Amino acid sequence: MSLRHGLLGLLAEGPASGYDLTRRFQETLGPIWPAQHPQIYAELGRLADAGLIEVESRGPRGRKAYGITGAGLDEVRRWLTEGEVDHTLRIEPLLRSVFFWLMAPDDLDAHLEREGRYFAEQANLYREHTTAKDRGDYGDSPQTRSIRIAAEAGVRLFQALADWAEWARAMPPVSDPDRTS
Amino acid sequence: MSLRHGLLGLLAEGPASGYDLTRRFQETLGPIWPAQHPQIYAELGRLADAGLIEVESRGPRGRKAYGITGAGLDEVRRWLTEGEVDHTLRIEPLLRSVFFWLMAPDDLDAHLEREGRYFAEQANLYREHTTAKDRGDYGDSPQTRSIRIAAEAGVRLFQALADWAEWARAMPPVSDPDRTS
DNA sequence: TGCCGACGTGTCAAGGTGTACATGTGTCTA
DNA sequence: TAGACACATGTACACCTTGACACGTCGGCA
Repeated sequence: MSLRHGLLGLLAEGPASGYDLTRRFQETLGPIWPAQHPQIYAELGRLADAGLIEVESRGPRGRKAYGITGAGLDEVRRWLTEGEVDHTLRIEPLLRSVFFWLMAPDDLDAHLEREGRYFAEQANLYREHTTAKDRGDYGDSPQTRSIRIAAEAGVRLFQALADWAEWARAMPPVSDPDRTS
Repeated sequence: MSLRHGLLGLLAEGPASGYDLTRRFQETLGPIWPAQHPQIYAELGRLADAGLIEVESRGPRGRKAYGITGAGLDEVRRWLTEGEVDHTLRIEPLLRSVFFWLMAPDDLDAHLEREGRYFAEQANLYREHTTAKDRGDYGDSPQTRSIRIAAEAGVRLFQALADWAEWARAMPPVSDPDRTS
């Protein structure tokens, strides 16, 4: 389960509330690992029970601040270096591609055009991140390099998908008897 | 839920048993969408209740042959053309990259080296598929083009990840005070 | 003051997913 | 013919994920 370690990783940057974590999880990790707040609150409870995090204070609006413990830090680090990596590429558009042969040629072309455009947009979005000053949030913090690397992955993967969609559109039917229409 | 449509898509190629579907799901769809047999048998039951597939016969070893119905075919096609695409890139290695800053430089380098090698291997594996005669299974069937397109995605994505890992290894620490050691 | 709306935390039910276990069938071979 | 083994289907349970609902807090404004 990656949610547990994702939360620990975010908390390694500093204390945060469940609400903060939900927003940050959705903003920065959302495109990679979706998580809604019920799941996050539940997991925070379990992490606290396990002693990996602790409630540091109860702020202004009933707001709880969670902080990572020494054991928690050890656990993220252990996961990062020793934890087995799940190499599954869970990408729905890829799953669909296996069944493209079921689509009418025109529908498929329209689909690939739409998808290609979306992927290209996303690639550009992450490209901006890599050149941006909006890294100013972190300045020269240790995270800067990680963020740069993660953004680079976004650029490369989305660009690869955009190119793929274009390539697929251009690829001629292997042997299509309907060509004569 | 993609499992439902994945099964319908596979059954659109022709009748198959739960066992067949499990093997085919794991072999061809496994790297994209993992599914174990209990999940598949359960889903087949639900699909049959919904009238999207039907039990065609009971063969040699208690073997059931499921076949797709007209309604089932309609449903896959509807999903492919109208169904909303989930663009989440659920890729664990990417999630990890956000937390690379928590790793010791040497551990990170070793990790990226290992990952890069794995990704490159996978890319080559799919590359073989794209040039291969082992498409002989399908010959000139309508699926040939889909399979080619899906394999191409495998090549491009894994190559992008391999390049990314190499790039990340080469990327210098942004500003690392420990450099003087 | 009274109400609205954003902030913030939580529960619950339903459904998806994964692991372990249980059962039966046919083939091959010692 | 007994046992081992691959084939084939299924159940049970735990856990993850999602969507809907509920409730308390604070600030602003009519």
